[in-house]
Amino acid sequence: MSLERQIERLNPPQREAVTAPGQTALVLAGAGSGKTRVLTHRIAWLIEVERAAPLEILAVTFTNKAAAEMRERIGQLVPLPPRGMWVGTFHGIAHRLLRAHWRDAGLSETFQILDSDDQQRLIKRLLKELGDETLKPAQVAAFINARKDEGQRARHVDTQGFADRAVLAELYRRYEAACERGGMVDFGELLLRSNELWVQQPVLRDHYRRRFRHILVDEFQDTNALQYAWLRNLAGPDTSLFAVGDDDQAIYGWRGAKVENMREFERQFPNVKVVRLEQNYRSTGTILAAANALIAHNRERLGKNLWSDAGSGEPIRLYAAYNEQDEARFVVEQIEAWTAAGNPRSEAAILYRSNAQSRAFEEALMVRRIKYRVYGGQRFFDRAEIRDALAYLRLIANPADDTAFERVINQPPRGIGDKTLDTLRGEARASGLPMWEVLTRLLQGGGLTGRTAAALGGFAQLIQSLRAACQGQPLMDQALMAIRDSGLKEHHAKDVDGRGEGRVENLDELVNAASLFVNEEEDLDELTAFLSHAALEAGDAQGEAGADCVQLMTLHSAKGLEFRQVFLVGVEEGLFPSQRSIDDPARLEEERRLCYVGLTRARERLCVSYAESRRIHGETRPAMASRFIEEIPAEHLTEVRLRGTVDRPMSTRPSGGFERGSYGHGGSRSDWSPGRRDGGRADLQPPPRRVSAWNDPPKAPDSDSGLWVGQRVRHGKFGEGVITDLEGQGPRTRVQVKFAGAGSKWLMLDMAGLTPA
DNA sequence: GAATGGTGTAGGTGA
DNA sequence: TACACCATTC
Repeated sequence: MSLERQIERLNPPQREAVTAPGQTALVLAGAGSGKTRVLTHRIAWLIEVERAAPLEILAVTFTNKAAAEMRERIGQLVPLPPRGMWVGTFHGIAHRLLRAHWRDAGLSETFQILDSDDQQRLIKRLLKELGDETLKPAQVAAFINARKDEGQRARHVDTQGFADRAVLAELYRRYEAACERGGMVDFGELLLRSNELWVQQPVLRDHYRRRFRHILVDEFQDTNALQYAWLRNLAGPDTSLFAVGDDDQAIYGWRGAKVENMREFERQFPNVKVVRLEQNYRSTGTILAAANALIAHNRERLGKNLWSDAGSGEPIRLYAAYNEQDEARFVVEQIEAWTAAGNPRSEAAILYRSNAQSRAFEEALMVRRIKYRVYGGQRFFDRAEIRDALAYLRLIANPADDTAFERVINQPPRGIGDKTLDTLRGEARASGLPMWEVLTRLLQGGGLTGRTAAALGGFAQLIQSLRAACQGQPLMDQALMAIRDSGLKEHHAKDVDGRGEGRVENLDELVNAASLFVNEEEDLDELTAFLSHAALEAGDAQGEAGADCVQLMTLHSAKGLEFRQVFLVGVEEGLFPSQRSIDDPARLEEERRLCYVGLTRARERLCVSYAESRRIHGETRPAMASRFIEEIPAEHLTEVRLRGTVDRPMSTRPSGGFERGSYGHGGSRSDWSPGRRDGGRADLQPPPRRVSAWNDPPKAPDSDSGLWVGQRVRHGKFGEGVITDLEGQGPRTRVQVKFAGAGSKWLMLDMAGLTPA
């Protein structure tokens, strides 16, 4: 279809935004109002109608996922792949700039990206050096990151009047120095440094100003002060800036995002064209009405009201659960009914406030053998063994990388302990040299005693020969050699804690990922490009085949997604809104926006639930329905009672609160819980996403043993568990059992003496 | 120097 | 509950 026809199919405000002439536009795009559609059509329109060259266009998003989706959808709109266009995340684009202009930015050519884990390790070392015992690395990291998000360096930190600020500022200074010395750049630094590039190198800035005549920004409400400054510096008087966002969906204030940027934008750029997209194409009228009513309780809004010409649909169901197990049981029963009616599992989503809540649902789904997928949590490149392997590669690429050096010098254990390391650190600090350099000098100087000298010599030898062997080799071979020669693989293959097997598989998967890696940055050597890729895209790659799974995720990660049926669970005071937000009006409003995001994810069916008693950190506590439930008009809600009781519209309830009956509940089962999500092995296939151990179709009961997958069993030594796999026949039958406290084990059925629990 | 047991603590998330 | 961290023992 021609672009003209495509544009005709847009609604009037969408069309107005897409074809807006002039310099700047701000699109207030409500949930489900076709935000990405507008962005991608705008780009196509710039290319085809305004005759913009693709290389004049820069489109910025926050997540890799959003960037990938945008690329894909642009590809569907324009006939030729738009070469030279920059579409990426703020960090990805800043990284690209710094690689291209490393010298101007004052970096070394081989600089490496320091992720948050590396960052905390480094800070921990600095705290030790400083002898501080009160601050936690995470606190310090948060401080440093917050300063960088505001565009401040250590020398800018105002220490007046704050006693602990002086310490924090000193740590920031030392942190800066350590990063400088090791050629390391953290996430905030990518942006900060590229912004300084604009300020300090006007010639360079003007070059990019001339080049990027069109800048488009997605999720503008989530920009922080630094990102906003970066944009303002890059946008010259002739740049057209097209920002899309929704202040009602601003949920990252705690991370430095400033919704105010949306209001500022109107003031700071002259003649901003403001377009409101208020027609919702996603949800039923009832769901929208509920969401509108909820968000109307916020005072700080630009103002916008979603409407839809779809029918009102069914009422929102409200379930008051006895406890979190009952809540999970209820949700899983609803999902069973949903799938039994022929609907796909993947169109049902369970959304919660915090990751810990996934557990009860995972257990209930596992028992009923329903396939599910948990988003979030640890990703591929975040796993310890993967990070170890990458650290070897980093050390090969950049000998000055002290963070990598510290990570692998004794991993796998090779007899180099804290004392030896302290010596190396001390020397490094005194001389200002990287630890690798200190090590080689120390070895040459011969001032080391027997055992330590041997261990250190062995390590130095290993890195040197790896560096030589990797020279000019394909990436896959480099990864292979690093994993093999370092002894990492062998180390994990010993499998001391039952999780070694999975780690070896992960390492193999890393080799696989290396073999599949395509280096798209032509000016970058393959290894550096791969390491940057690993840091910037922690493994949530696109392309996962997508088995039909129930979707479990936090409300934060649900932003931008939609599902036909949504379960918004754990809607309780103290949990949602979270305890730590209740006393602060601004934070409470952010929680409410998060709830708004949750409600507006649902297309057809929405179910809200809370528990009257919940176990948190091993302690059972009473709970109350969230104020957010009361803020949804009663006429949109129907309270669902337990099986055998009659559903009653909420409008007939006595005004005021909700009835809190202690109606019986499905007998609360034993307190058994399976190991956390990492226990299984079926979740390790492709790096991108983790899939539960239940992705295989459930196996039929084993006729010989009378045991089946999913059965709860008891073992004399390991306690209670659930069978996750069966293999073999008769006396040779082996069963895999996931124990509550002992991880997952394969057992010979004959020997194990399992009894049904 | 490495392995093991006891204690304290706990948000959401992206790059 | 579950994990990280520290202290203790081998």
